[in-house]
Amino acid sequence: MPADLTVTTNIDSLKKVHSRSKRDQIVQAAIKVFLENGYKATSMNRVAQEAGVIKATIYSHFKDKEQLFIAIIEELTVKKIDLNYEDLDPIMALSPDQFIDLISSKFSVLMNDPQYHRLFRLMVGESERFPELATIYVKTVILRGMDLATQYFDHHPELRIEDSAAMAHICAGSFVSLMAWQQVLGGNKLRPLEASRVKNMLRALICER
Amino acid sequence: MPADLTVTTNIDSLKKVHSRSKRDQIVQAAIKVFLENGYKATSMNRVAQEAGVIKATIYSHFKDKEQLFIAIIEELTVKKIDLNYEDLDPIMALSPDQFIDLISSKFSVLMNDPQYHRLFRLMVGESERFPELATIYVKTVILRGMDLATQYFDHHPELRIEDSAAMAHICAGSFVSLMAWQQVLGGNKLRPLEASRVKNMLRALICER
DNA sequence: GTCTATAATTAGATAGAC
DNA sequence: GTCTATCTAATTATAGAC
Repeated sequence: MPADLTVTTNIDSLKKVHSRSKRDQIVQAAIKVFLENGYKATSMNRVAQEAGVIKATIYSHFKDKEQLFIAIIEELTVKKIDLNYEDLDPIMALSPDQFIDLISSKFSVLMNDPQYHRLFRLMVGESERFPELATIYVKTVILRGMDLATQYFDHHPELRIEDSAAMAHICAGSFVSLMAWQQVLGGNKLRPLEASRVKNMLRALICER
Repeated sequence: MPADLTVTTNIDSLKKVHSRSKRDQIVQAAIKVFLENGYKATSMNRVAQEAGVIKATIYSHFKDKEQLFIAIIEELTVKKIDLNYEDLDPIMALSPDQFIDLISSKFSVLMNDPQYHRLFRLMVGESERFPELATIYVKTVILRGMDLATQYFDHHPELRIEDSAAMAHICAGSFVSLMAWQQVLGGNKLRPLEASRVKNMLRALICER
């Protein structure tokens, strides 16, 4: 094995590392480990191993474990899930049928995304230890979706919805709680309930009045 | 200080302890500490301190931390929350208005019980580490409530509910998810939504068709 | 069953060389 | 910024006296 080639490679990788990516490596590894194990059960050693760096490197990027955790939660909410509806008009123009289909399909994605189930476990599980993070989640994810649905019902007086915000909550809450007890808590193995049945029931409640 | 008196007292307390209560002391202390801190962040030292016993005593009653955790979850679900509706007839005889009031009042208790919020955090947060416990929770708590509501809608064809189970889920899920994002995640500080608004909206959806 | 004492491991975090 | 090596504190769990 040629020794100088090995040395060159090592120098190369060391140089490249400085460019930018080490921090991203750490964040991506931390996302994986925190989502799998929760806050307390995640060790900095495990994150370092997963990121392919040494533990001290993490501490040169993040003050402590708590700051690293805050960083990955913001990455997962503000930067990723954050729902930005710039163009509201096409959504407001949907028929009630189409609108129910839209939010149903949005939630179907979450229903089938194990990583989102883990984020849900993490947010709920750590909401007492990190109330500020729960607040970020409520603002960037929950209220955005709620606002959209509320506006839709406001724009459709022909549906005779007495309380748009309450109706928005019932729609969103029905899907979220379905994901919670079916996927997160494993109820689908005991008594499966299809999202389509919830969708059709909601449609009937809203449209057939 | 009279030495023999002290000895007598020690013997007394030792004898009394055998009677029964030490295990209960441990379980009650463990419930408090686990609910406050979650599984991983709970130390056996802390439980022992809270129970007023020494750590080794816990290990003489429970094989390890995991078995203690399983014991307290069963205490909190099977033995406590377990909903036993022996007499279904009076419930089935309720008017839709009264029935909505009933389940709304049931959930209002949970909405205002911080200990239940902590149990919710714990169940969801640890549902990947302890899927069997999540299953117990689904069986003893969720499915019981769901079955009751499903039966009610089955007994009331005049409501023209096409899918009783889906409707039961929408009712229960609306209240549970309300508790989740308002109380557990702290959304009530950002945008309060009263349970009564959800109740009234549900009533309108069910009754005014 | 209960306590004292301790073993064995692992955690978060840092000092210092480069 | 990165790595080697290490410190300190806390953890789960147990052995042995009573």
